[in-house]
Amino acid sequence: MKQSERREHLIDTAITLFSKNGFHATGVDTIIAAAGISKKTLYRHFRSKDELILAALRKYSGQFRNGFMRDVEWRATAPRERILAIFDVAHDWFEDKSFYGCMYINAIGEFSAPNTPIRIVCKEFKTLMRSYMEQLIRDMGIDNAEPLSEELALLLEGAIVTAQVSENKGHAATVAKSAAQALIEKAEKGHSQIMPSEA
Amino acid sequence: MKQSERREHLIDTAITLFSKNGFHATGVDTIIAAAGISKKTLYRHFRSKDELILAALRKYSGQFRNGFMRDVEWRATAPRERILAIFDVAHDWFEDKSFYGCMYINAIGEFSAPNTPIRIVCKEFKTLMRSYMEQLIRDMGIDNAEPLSEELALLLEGAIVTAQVSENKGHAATVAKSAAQALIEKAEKGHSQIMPSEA
DNA sequence: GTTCACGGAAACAGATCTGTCTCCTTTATG
DNA sequence: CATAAAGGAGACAGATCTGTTTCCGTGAAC
Repeated sequence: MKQSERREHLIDTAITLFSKNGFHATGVDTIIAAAGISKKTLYRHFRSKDELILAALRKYSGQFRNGFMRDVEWRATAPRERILAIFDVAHDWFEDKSFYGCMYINAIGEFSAPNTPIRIVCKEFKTLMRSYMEQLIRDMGIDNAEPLSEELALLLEGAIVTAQVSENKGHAATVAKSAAQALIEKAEKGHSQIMPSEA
Repeated sequence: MKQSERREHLIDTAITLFSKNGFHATGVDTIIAAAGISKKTLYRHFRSKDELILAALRKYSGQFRNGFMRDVEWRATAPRERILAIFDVAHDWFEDKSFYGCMYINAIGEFSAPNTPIRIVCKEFKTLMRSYMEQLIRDMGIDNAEPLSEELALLLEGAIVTAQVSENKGHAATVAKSAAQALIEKAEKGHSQIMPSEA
C-alpha cells in the first residue's frame, strides 16, 4: 500500500468513526486500530488529532457534496425538479443505516471556540450547499434566488436534525419536501406578479 | 446552603458548561470547580457523570420550554401571532451571547447509541416543542394541525443550527419567520377551500 | 546487494478522565 | 450539648487520552 493510499485510508476511517461516535469520544487508538495502521504513521501524516479532524472534515465535504449533487442530477434534469429532488436524496440519506446526522452540525456542537479552522470548514460546507440550491433556483428563472435558497436550506437542515432524533427518519424529508414545494410555488407566483401579462 | 440547593446549583452549572463546551469535553473536575463544590458532593447526588448529564438535560428541558412559551405568550395573544412570535423569541435567543445551539441537538450528536436515556430525553424535548406548535395551530382554527406543525418545527430546527454556524445569527430566525408565514397562509387557504362560501 | 526511508508493535511520558477514599470541619437536629 | 450526616480538600486508583520514542522488520531504489 502506497503512502498516499495509507493517508486516504486513514482519513476515510476517521470520517466513519467521527461521524458515528463524535470527535471527542473517538480516540486515536480507536482510529488506528480500525484503519490497521500504527500510531507512528498517523503522526507522520498529521501533526495532531485536531489536524486529522480537519482533514476528515475537508475531505468529506467534497465527497459528500459531490455524491449529493450527483444523486440529485441523476434523479431529475429540470432545475425545478432538481430542487425538489434534493429532498428525495435526503430521504435516502436519512434511511441509510450509517446515517448519524450531519457531520458538520455535530462538529459545531463539539467545538464552540469561534473562528477556529474546524468551524470555518463547517461554515464553508453549509455555504456551499446553500449556494448549490441558489444556483438551481436561478436556473429555474427566479430572480432574487437567495431568499428562497435560504428558506429551503433551513428546511433541509431542520430535516437532518429531526431525522437524527426521530425513529421515522424518512418522514422528516417528506415533510421538508412538501414545505419546499409550497415555498417554491409562492416564489414563482411572486415572480409572475411582477409581470401579470405573462401569468 | 441546603442540600437541595446545592444539587440544583450543581445541575445549573452543568447545564452552562455542557451547553458551551459539549458533554465529552466537559470533565467533572471542571464542573465542580465552577460550581464550587467538592467531588464527593457530586457523587453523593449522582451515581455517575452520565446521570448528571441526564439530570441537566431533564431540568433544562422544562426550564427552556417554560421560558420560551412565556416569552411567546408575552409577545402575542392571538394564536396566529403567537405562532409567528416563536420565531421572534428564537431571534432573541440566537443573539444571546450565551447561545451555543440547541443542547439536545448537540447531545444527539455526541451520543449515538439508540434508545439510551439521554437520547430519549432529547426526543421528548423535540416532541414537546412541536406539540406546543400544534396546539397553537389548532387554536387558530386549522384542522389537521400536525402537518403544518411539522413543517414549522423543521424551520425552527433549521434556524437553530444555521444560527449556530453563521455570524448573522438573527438572520436565520428572520428567514424562518417569513417562510413560516408563507406556509401558514397556504394552510389557511387550503382550509378555506373546503368551505369556499366562507372565503 | 546495499542503503535508507517507511511502517508496525509497543513501551513510554505526561496529562486528564471518572470514581473512591480518607481526614477533618461544618452544620443541622435531637 | 451531643450526635450524626454532609461537605471540603485532596490523595489515590485505574483507566484512557494524546503524542513521542525505541526497536525491529520490510521493501524499494540505486
